[in-house]
Amino acid sequence: MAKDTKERILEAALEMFSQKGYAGTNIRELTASLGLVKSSMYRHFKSKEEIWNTLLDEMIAYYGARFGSPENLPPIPDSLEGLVAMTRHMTDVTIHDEKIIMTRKLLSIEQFRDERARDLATKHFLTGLKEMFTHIFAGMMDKGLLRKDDPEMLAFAYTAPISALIHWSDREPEKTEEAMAQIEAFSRHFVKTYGVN
Amino acid sequence: MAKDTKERILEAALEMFSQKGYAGTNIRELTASLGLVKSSMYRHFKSKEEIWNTLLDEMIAYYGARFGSPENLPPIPDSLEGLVAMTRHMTDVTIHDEKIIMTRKLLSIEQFRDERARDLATKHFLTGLKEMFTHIFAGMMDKGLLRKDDPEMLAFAYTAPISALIHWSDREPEKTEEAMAQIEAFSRHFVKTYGVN
DNA sequence: TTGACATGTGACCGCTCGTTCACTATACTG
DNA sequence: CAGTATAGTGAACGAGCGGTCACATGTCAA
Repeated sequence: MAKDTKERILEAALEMFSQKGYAGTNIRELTASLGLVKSSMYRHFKSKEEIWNTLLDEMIAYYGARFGSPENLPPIPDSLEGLVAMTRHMTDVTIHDEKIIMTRKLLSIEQFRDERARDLATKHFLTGLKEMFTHIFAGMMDKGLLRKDDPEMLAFAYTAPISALIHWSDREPEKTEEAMAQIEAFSRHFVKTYGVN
Repeated sequence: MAKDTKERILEAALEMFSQKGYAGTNIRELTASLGLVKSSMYRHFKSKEEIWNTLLDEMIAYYGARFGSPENLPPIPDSLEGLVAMTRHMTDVTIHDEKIIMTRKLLSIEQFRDERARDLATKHFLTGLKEMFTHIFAGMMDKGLLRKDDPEMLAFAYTAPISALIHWSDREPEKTEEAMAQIEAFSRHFVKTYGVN
């Protein structure tokens, strides 16, 4: 019946770990949510910890493919409104995608216990977006769309507040639309401050 | 022998909870770190959960006294350099104080499991500093030190990046001084952007 | 048809968890 | 000095944990 039980276990684990943490999750409940008994899990993973490690491997790979490779850097916007629109689109994806939300929650919970989670959290929450927007802002300065300034500093000043609002939305999902609106407002304020005309 | 065992239990609990989370902490290890056996804990708290609730009560009270009351709002700086200096001082305290560090970690870990932790996390990580600096920036605009703008938006744009760097320092304590330097650089960039002369 | 392999099951294992309790030692109080 | 409250102890508890294993079932190739 189960098409790919191993994959379903990983999905359920991501969900439970991101809610209760690794220590707060137990195998019985996890497998029961898939209509299995706990011993069945051991056909696919040799331990609870192996689930955790596999999950982290996948997250690292996914993150590397999505944000790490230079070939899928977003295009440099042609206008200030283009920057706002791109920001809106990226935010819309990352703030609503259940898997990405659960990944952020899991990293928040486990960042102080697991070294790989800690490293990934820093990339996810701090340096990843900053590097991407450093490239974007440098390009926009070249095009004369943004005032000449330190692109890395601007990228940090731009992405950190957006990340803070995304974290707020993770914590209080009923405020997601409000968070989106605040990100839009912040984005417009930013282009008003640093944009050229 | 023990001067105030109840207080020592709370301190040890804050330390362990902020490292391993509530579910990952066990009473035996906690009490052993104080030279007690586990049953002794039950002289002071009726359950593990009561420790957690007491800890949260204290955190809420501490936070309310420190950031909530209007009487101990910081004075409005008299110069742009004064804002940088005040920021440096506040950061220095909050980034090095072990108890405050552990509080932030604990809120990061438990924000998705406990409703009160969630609410406190939002105040701690997002709205608290923003409200304080909204007041400060409004005052500085009145004094003609900052360009006229939406003080709340500026406060958010100022405090969110600083918070992000403090979180980074929590995660990677060996980078604390680097985080301090980056906060200083960001602060100076901010006053260069929004300051009047 | 048979044998090999993958998948799922239920009973069971040893261990650790939070919690209880009778008991002891100590310190304060009338 | 006797009496009482307070703090700490070690043994024991029931429950739940992660993990193992002999066994049942289904699939598919030889």
